[in-house]
Amino acid sequence: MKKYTVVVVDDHTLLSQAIQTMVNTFDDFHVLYTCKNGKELIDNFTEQTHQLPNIVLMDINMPIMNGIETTEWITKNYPNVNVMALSVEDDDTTILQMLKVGAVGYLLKDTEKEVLEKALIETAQNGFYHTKAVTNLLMKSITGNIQQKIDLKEREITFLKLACSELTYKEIADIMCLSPKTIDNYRNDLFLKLNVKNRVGLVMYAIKNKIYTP
Amino acid sequence: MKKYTVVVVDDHTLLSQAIQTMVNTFDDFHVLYTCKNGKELIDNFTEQTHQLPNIVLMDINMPIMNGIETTEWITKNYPNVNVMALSVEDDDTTILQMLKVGAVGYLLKDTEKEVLEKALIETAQNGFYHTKAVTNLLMKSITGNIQQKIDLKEREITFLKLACSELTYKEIADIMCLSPKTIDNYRNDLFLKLNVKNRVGLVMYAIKNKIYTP
DNA sequence: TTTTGATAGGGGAAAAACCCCTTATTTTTT
DNA sequence: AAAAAATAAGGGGTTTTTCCCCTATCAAAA
Repeated sequence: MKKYTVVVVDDHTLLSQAIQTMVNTFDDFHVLYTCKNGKELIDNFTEQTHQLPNIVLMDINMPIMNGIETTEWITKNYPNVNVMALSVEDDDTTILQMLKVGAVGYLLKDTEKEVLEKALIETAQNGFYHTKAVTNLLMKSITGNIQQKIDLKEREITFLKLACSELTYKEIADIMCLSPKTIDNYRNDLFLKLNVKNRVGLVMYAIKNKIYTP
Repeated sequence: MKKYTVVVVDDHTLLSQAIQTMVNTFDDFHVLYTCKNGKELIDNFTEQTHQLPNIVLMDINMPIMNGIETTEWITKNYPNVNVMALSVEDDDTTILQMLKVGAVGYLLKDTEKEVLEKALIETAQNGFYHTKAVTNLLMKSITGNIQQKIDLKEREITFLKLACSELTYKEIADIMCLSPKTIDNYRNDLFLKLNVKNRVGLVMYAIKNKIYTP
């Protein structure tokens, strides 16, 4: 019987190795190699140093190139490779983002070993595997009561990051080479867009949406 | 040859199971069981449902009862059980806290499989294992150039949490049943103590030190 | 070609935040 | 029992933030 091939991408070596060991105990699967981040995976794919896997088990929070960007790249360039997200992140927008860029499933890191095996089998056979939680989320998203990601412009993001410091707006204006009055506009626009009332609100938004990492 | 026994404590089932699988591949070790949090481990210990392990591999961030509290309890009640911390947390104060309550080692989750095995062997034989990074940290801590945990009073913590909201200081004063002028004092005292310049600084301190979780 | 819209900036004012210095009162230490 | 420290609060400032309303420019759209 043919074995399906798997690649594990996670910045925590011990975890990727542990998952590798575990996946190798499954009958029909074996892990080709592991990567520490998205860039490493892409390098492996493009330079064809290894054979292409059937399935990629992908963490989301990674340095250098995160799971979402990497998944987007894979589904664009190697549509035959199935990406299964595997993360501690359980907030709705992250999961939806991941599915949007082409992940064929989303497992939380507190799933059981048996569920992982089942997910791998299903993905190998049907091309996808969705837990009940993810299916519910998809249902919610079509009924539309999920607040979609507000798209911020590049400069707004720059401003937001600087607002998470102890700089005054005047100092931020200097750094961004803008008049303090323009910064006023950025601030007020964001207050409306993000539905916050003051600078602490901006900071909290930036952190919750991973624009700024403390 | 006698096998050493291990218990894995981690709230992410998949990870604890994966580490269990990995540890079971090591010659002289086998995992007795896994726990999802500190409370579960303590229940297992006190009710003697299982045999006591030689080593506990302990995550730090867990719901219900975290790694630090749990380690403190173990070293107090079962000093023969060696607790090895295993976490993604890499900030100095957390590591020192963990060592202070009696952990015999601290591994980051991005260590190699071989290092974990070596750490387990050393711990089984010598009762401790410290990586170079941890040893350096201990050196730094005795030379004293490590900023020790500032101890905040109960009300200061309350204030700090409220400062992480969009409330004005006047509103915070009302909630805390204090005059706005007293809140001025709290604010200014904290500015000095925490070495920050404004409210955003307070917010960042609160988040970095897990006083407020976004 | 006018119209919209995105971007950058100005004036002025009120509110909030920030700063320093002083005064009671209570609690803790010596 | 006296001194010191901690707690709560006021007076009177300056600076920063927040808010509203208004103008100029440039580029894309109708």
